[in-house]
Amino acid sequence: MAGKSTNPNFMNGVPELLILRLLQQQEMYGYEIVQAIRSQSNEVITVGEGVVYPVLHALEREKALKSRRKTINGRSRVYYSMTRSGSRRLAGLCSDWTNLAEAIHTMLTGAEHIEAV
Amino acid sequence: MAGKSTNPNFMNGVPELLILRLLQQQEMYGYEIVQAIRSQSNEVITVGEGVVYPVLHALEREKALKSRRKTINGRSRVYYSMTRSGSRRLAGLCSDWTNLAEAIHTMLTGAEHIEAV
DNA sequence: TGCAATACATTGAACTGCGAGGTATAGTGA
DNA sequence: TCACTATACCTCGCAGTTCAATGTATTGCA
Repeated sequence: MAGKSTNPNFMNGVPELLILRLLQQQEMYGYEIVQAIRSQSNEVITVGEGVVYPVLHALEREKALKSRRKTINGRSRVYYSMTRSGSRRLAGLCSDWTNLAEAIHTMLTGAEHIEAV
Repeated sequence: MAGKSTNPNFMNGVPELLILRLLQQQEMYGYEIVQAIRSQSNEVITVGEGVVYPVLHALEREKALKSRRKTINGRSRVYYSMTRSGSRRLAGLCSDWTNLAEAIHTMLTGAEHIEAV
């Protein structure tokens, strides 16, 4: 994950990162995730269902998540939880993100040092 | 720029952000920007010329940048510098980025608080 | 002469993320 | 009972970015 030619398309995959992070804490279902991201980010980040569901399906396909159906009040939900593989994936994405954010932060704030050509 | 329906496509526009930031400090030319981003980010971020030039052209078209040709050692360079409009644009992107990064950071680190349903 | 570095630029493909739309059930109020 | 909203799932096509690859031309060096 650190040996690609350049950047893996920069910050793509933030929804995936957030979803994995939420599922690390507790089992959740799609609709719930959409609202959790919105509320936990103080309305700063909003991902639609059109983003969340495809990501969940892809992660399950890659065995980073596993799902089980539960019916509650006659309402069927698909609960997702993390696998060990998903946990590893989260750790990787998390460190990628941190590196990137730090690099950008440095470029934005530091650098009153101009140059010494 | 802060009143879109949801997220302005998340973090798209990071190259633009970095380019504007560099040009805020000093006049630069395309090839130089490519290398400055790479070195100032400690090799964490690499943007190719295929990213930088289109961004420069677009920003100039929108009057966020202005350019002038200089020939040095028989080598022609196009130097870009920021306009007042570009400065405002940078301020906006910068604050957008900061909000986003903070929100993500909070979701990644905070939240041992699980829930209280 | 040949090669690498500099310096500009464009193009096509690939990938995300997004909004819009579609289905179905449960609860609420008229 | 009916209509409306909220819940809960899902898919499709568009739009916008980024990337690698490629092309041109010049300079300096061996």
